[in-house]
Amino acid sequence: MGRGRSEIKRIENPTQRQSTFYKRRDGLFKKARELSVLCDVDLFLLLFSASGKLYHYLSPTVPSVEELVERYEAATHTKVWTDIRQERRAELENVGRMCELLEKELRFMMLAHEEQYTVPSLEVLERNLEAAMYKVRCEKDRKIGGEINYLENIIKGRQEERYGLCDKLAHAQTLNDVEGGSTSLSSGLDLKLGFN
Amino acid sequence: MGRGRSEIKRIENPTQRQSTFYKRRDGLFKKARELSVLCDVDLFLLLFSASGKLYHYLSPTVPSVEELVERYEAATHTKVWTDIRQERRAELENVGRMCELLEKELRFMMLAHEEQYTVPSLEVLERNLEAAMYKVRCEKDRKIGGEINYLENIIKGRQEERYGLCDKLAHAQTLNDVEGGSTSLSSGLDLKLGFN
DNA sequence: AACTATTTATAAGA
DNA sequence: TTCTTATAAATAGTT
Repeated sequence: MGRGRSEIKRIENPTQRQSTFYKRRDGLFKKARELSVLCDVDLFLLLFSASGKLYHYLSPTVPSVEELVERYEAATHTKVWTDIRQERRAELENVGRMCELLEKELRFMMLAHEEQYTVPSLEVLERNLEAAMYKVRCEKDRKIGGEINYLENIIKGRQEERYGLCDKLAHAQTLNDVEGGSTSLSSGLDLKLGFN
Repeated sequence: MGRGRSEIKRIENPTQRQSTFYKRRDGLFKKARELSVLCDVDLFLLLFSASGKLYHYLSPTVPSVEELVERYEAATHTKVWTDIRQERRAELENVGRMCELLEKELRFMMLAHEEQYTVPSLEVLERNLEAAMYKVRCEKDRKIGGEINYLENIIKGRQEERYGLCDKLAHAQTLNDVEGGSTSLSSGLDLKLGFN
């Protein structure tokens, strides 16, 4: 619409881009609102301008963003998140159950065998406890490992994004006849996560 | 647009509503795509038709819905995804609590029966178990308290760095001026996470 | 799904 | 930013 243009590619002129952003942003939100009202649609529109400013719209029929995003989760990558979560919960329950068993065993030994406690039985107990400890530690490490992997993935994503932006910047500066020298962007992201 | 009508209210005729839905849905997604390309915008459009069918769009510059929703969370201080990190922390605390319970039980038992067993063997047992507990607790605390916070801070840093780069890029493209040594991009990001 | 008559959105200019 | 206006796009009603 408007006079001329029809090609959809990044607008290079920042002033023009900003102006277009205002107009089209308003247009988009208006359309979103209209669609949700006219056709009984639940929608969530989330938008960050290039400068990082947030704009969003949630159709009035939806009580919360959470609820809609949950539906999105359910409709898309449920199987990743939910299952992992459930799996973890199950494992944790196992550990808990084991702890309880041990505790019971301890009580039993104390009450029933008070008089004839022998060193060998204590050794059995010790082994049991060590096994429990080992399991607990494994579980813990696994979870911490998962947590750290999760964060590492986010970092990796950011890293790539950052390289992309650096390239863009370098390109823009090169075109402007600037030779900035090799900015040492190669920050080595080496995580040495030793667990012991 | 179109012949007549301009009032925005729910279309009661189902056939007409469905037809309008198709057309406007396509229009909305087109607009969203165009805006994200033209103006360098990160956006996520999530839509459920009245019949529950999902339609969504994520601008190509965004690596994942999660990342964008995280930014939304940060900007609005609302929680959309269940916070996996907190969930995990809580779980770990549970495990820790169980360990402590066991430890107490052991201590009690040992004190109660101290005289009936050879002191050396009990001492060995106690030392072993305590050492294990100590290790578990230290490791847990250090990892949860230290490393995860550290990684989270790095992520935050990346985010800010990214915005900085966006600004620089915009600036470089706006003013075709030559700026000499803006080599401040080489933020030394060395993560040395040694756990020993 | 297609086809237009119209209404809307918006690019360019002020 | 904000407004105006010429024009491109979207789409309501229809086939």
